[in-house]
Amino acid sequence: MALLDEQPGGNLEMERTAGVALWRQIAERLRTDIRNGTWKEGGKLPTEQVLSARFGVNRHTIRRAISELSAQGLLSSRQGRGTFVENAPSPLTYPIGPRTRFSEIISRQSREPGGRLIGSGREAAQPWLVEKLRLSLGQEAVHRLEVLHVADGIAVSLSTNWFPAHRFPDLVSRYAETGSITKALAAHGVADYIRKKTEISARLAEPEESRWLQLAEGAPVLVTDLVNVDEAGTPVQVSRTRFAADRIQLTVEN
Amino acid sequence: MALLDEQPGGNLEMERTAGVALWRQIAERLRTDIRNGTWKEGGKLPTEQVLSARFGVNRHTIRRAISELSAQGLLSSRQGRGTFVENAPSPLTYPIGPRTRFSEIISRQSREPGGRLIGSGREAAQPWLVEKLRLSLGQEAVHRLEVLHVADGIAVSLSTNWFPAHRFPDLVSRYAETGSITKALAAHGVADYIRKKTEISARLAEPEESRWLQLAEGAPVLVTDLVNVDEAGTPVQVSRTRFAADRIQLTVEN
DNA sequence: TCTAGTTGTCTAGATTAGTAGATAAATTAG
DNA sequence: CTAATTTATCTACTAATCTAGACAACTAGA
Repeated sequence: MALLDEQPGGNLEMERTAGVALWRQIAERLRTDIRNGTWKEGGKLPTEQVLSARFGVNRHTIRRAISELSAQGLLSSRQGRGTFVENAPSPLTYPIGPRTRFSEIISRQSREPGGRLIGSGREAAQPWLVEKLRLSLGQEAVHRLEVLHVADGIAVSLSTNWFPAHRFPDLVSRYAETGSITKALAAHGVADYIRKKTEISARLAEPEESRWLQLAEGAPVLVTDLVNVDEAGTPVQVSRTRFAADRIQLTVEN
Repeated sequence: MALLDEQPGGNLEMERTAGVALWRQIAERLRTDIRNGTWKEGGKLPTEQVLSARFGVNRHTIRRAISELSAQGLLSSRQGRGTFVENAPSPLTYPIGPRTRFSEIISRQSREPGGRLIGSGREAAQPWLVEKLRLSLGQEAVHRLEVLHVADGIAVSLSTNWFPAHRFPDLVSRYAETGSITKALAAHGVADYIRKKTEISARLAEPEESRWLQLAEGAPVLVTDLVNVDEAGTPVQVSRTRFAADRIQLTVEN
């Protein structure tokens, strides 16, 4: 058996009774094929009959997968002609480096960046947060800031940010005024900060994340956990960001 | 509405008719909770009744999710007592840097690394590969090497590697002899190489990937695309690696 | 214009997923 | 020992998913 057969004539077996509907498995597969440029923009997909034979499923199942991607604007079908790749928007690339700033990155790719404060609060830090922010005893209060990032009006990521409350007492209102974490930190005397460490993982989107990011349930998200430190090396911010995996790609330059 | 409510008493809404079965959504949710240490190792999960109320589903649906995780050894239930977190193996961390070498990374974490050649071939490079490997006209042939990486006997990643065939004519046999890409390249005169750029994305595992990595269908994979270059800066290898997202975490140090 | 090929729509039935409720079996606390 | 709690099984039913087949509507090319 050929491994990972990508030939047009290859037969693909689907997993059944695995808790993921066949039409969704096929939709996700077609989505990555489109992103990888298997069919060029404006190009024609194989016919429903051919696809159903290739995936070993009924034609209706293929149609449901196609309808899912059509609803998302990636495909469009026309009776008698075929199904075509609509406008595959080039995926955003998000470089991970010491000076990663969302708005700069998006602007550099000729997109219009935006951030929306969707939640905030003051809370007691969980043990893992105490450790990461190096909070001392009696100063375990943190501000939490939930921000939705958009590029050209499309949601790309949802981030939860924590800051030591004793050092940044007015952080939430400063962010609300300026719309920028960098500026909110500057207002508290942090002239500059750098990203120290980033942990990257992936999992399925939770329902609330799906809602904000306008993802299909069961779609994967890329999760980054990072710590920002000031010039003295003291942690000023811990951030957990969930990216819509089908709309963004992280890059690391060495 | 509270965003991303993580309180034990919080009500969680599940998405229905989204192509992902409720029991799988719940299983994935519990899996990440376990990994995040929501219940400590050996600790007791809430009862099935409580969980079914919290997720808003029938108790049988919860049982199916638990049975899935039990089958994977993460949970174990005992009649009359409850359901307990079994042995949550600490996720491997995989640092991404200029000198990333699989076996070194695994060894440093006190695990036994291994690689298995599961497929190879000589083929014509796709356009994107021609560009990445900077192949010149008439030299578009590449060797493809499929390797399964394991740590302590557990599959962690599946990588597809491409090499310019004209420069590394015996690469496949050299790899088969030595079991090391580094050594196979050295045999062709490449004393050292560094990782130039890494692209990171995530998607659902395809059936064949699920088989090799022993993942549940619909489980997410982390995908890294990288280019290795020799000391002169010439690309010597392009590699696409799929990591089991529930077993590994990538890290970037700045 | 005619025909082959393609997508759109409909009906019917089989399989899987989820709900609802009852009862058994094991464990723990008192 | 007894009662309350918790997981294990079972039956019955509803909803979602997948299959099978037929035919209509539209397109492109001979």
